Amino acid sequence: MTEIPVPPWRKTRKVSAPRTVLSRDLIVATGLRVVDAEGLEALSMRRVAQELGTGPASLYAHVANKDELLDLMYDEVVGEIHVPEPEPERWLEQLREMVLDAFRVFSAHADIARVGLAGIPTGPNALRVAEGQLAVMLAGGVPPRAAALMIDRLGLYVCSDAYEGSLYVNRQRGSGKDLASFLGEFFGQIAAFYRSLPVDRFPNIVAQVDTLMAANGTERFEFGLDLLLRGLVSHVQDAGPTTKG
Amino acid sequence: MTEIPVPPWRKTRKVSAPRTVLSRDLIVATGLRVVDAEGLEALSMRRVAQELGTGPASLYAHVANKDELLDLMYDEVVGEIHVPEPEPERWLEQLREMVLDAFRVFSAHADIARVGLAGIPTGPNALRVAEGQLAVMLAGGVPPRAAALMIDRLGLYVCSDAYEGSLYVNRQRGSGKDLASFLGEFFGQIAAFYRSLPVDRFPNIVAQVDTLMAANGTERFEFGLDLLLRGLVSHVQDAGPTTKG
DNA sequence: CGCAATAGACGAACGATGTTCGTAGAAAGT
DNA sequence: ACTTTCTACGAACATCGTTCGTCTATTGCG
Repeated sequence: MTEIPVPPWRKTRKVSAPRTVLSRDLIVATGLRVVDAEGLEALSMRRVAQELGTGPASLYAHVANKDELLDLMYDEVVGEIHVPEPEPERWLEQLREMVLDAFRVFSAHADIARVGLAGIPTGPNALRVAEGQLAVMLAGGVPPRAAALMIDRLGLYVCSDAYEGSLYVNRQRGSGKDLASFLGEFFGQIAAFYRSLPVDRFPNIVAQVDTLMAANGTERFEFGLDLLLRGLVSHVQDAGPTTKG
Repeated sequence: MTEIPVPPWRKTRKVSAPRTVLSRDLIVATGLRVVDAEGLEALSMRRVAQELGTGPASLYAHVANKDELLDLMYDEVVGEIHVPEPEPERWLEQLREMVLDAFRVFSAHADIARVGLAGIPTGPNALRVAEGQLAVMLAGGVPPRAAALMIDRLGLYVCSDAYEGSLYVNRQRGSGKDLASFLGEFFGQIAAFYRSLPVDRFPNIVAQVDTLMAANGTERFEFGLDLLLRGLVSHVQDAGPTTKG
């Protein structure tokens, strides 16, 4: 049987471009690159596929859907959070350092924190962080029930504040200004709005405008964190004083 | 000039149905009805329009875009939060009651709380609540800076927890089960997952599974709220003891 | 080495979304 | 009575997540 030659108009699909080698990790890394550069709103399956030089359907061989991709990206980011070896006498400082590190990591990766708000953490890195926080608190003598609840509250606090902070970054993006001057202008408008309110109905807001607008993002975060930690310390004291001065 | 009769196939658009009377308030109320019944994901401009018996374009005469509609809906819900007259000697209880009432209101209205996470509150009702909280705290002797920061933190806390809680309601919706048995089954699966983790890497999580899963939504919220309030009280004491015992 | 089975890549398409445009008709001002 | 302004609305556009069917490159097997 003589071989039938391929008709010239029926070429092989693409002879020059070699098959792209996709993988879960590559897709996750590409998604993170897009989010870091352009924010969560810019992340679409099509955008990731385009970044990899392919179509959106190709991604579904490695990732079930967009939500799974987001979960994977989230856990990848959580992997950057540092978890220390427990030192019982430094438990409060250690806990504070972990939370601040988590806040730093989330703030660095735009608005990935929103994903953490949307589900119970079951990824390997999320478990690692939870285990670390639990270990530090239990070693420090925090009652188990308080420690368990605290993990939950701290995670919620970090994610929600990081998410709120990312919203300002999103507004600044594409406004042409740098973050500092954008925030200055933005909060200036808010302050002017508050000042323009009717004094009879909102006397305290108008009187406290400068106080309300004084603190920046980090100060606000640390204020709330210290409230939570002071409260936690009082739980430790309730459970029975330790040998510490 | 004799009047040209209208050809029978070219009828007036709709002779029977009188012009629908749309309004901002009606659109907002309809949107809230949809969100309360089916969740935030079900809310689309088309869905609201359909509910009103018209097309999506009609809404844009009264509402700039979907975000503005969501803001209006959010402030409408915030309007249900009760704001008391300040009684200085009861300031802490009053603040606690306001926050719990806000949590109750947000929990009753599915996941509208997510909107509150996404922006600085400038609606009239949000201002009313903020003014009320500020008044109660300042009357109670809370230092202005702490009071100003506290408003911010409390709002973030209430919205983020209510939002997290709404996620469970969303998963339950359409699962056919009632909320109690759905949550029982869901958390049972999570607990089983935690229990199945390798003990050498996650000793504390495995050991504390029952503790981690013990508290329900309200207990978790009140635990975190009490942490924040205890911390705030310590700020009042720092600023100088008042005449209270 | 040659052939069949399988897994991955991909074009095209579906339904749904937010939003805009142009038009038609009612209401209001003069 | 005429003109102007406002609003309701059908149609359309671009974009989204996802699925289907197909085609190809690789791998396992004899």
